[in-house]
Amino acid sequence: MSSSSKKSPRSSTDEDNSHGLRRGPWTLEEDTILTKYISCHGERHWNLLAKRSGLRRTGKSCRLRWLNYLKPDVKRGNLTPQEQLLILELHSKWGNRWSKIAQHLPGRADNEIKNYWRTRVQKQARHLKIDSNSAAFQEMIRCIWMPRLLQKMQLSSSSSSILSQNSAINPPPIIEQLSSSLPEVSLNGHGLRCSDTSSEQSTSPSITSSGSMNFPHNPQMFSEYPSNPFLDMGNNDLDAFLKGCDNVDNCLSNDTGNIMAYMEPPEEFEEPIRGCQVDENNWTNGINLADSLWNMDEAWKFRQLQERDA
DNA sequence: AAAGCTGGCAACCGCTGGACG
DNA sequence: TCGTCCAGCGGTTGCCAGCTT
Repeated sequence: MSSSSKKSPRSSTDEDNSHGLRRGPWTLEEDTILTKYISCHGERHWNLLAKRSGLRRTGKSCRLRWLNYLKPDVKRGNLTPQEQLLILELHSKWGNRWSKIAQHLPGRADNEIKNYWRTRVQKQARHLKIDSNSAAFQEMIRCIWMPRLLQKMQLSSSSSSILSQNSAINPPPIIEQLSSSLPEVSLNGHGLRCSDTSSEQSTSPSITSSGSMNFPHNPQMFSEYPSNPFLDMGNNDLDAFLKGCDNVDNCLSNDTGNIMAYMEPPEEFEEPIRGCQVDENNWTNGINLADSLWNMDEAWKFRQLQERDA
């Protein structure tokens, strides 16, 4: 494995002359040396490793390169919806404890998770002009982003089931537990609903006969969250909220980069799930898939309601 | 086609806490 | 108890590819 094909994050001279240490991107040769050394001696005593291996790197640098890139079980590529959901949930519990969060995502390095949070999640917060650590943003994640990820998981699982009877995706237990803990979300003639009613006793998401998706709520897991603004809303408010929120294809960015509006508001909301059943290519429609899971129009409206209620 | 801008992410930096003499 | 060393963690940097103007 060679060093990153696009990186040269530090000064391209790569040489710390005062100590003869190299910096910057790793070369294929260095990677090979490090990998061989660790396969013989194990991954510990990083400073010793750095000296004895002949690598002109610090022990820290060796450790980081191994853990984030060279280790055999390191996963590359985009985070799956399941992984994103897990990150959102665990971050809401533990905050920026990246290594702790990473322990629950096998093959993912803390650095990768941290980068995901900073580049994807915090970006949305910036667009909304809201503090990513605020309770309001946490609630938006819980009521919009997480249900949407679950939707995506559900849809991809069901479509897989259709495509291949033997390949239905079964989410890991922790995801099933998480899905059962999210607020009930239903998509129907009134748009998206996110409520804390806990009458549903089933433990996994379901699609109702009317096409709504329900994510049964486990009040214990989210007891630390503030009350949901939807609880006290009338139907008219709900009507105004998130019309067509499930149709992420129609999002448009405005001049400031915010995704502001729908090109063509869905003409009918009675079959909202249908709007989600676009194929993978069409779903993205030029918008990063991960980002499209966060519909900025929804978020803006959600934000407005939060501010109104405040 | 070129310049400018932005996002993604690998790698570095500084700090903290545990182990050990 | 104190000092030193080291591993690990979270924050930050800065390059590059791709996108926009």
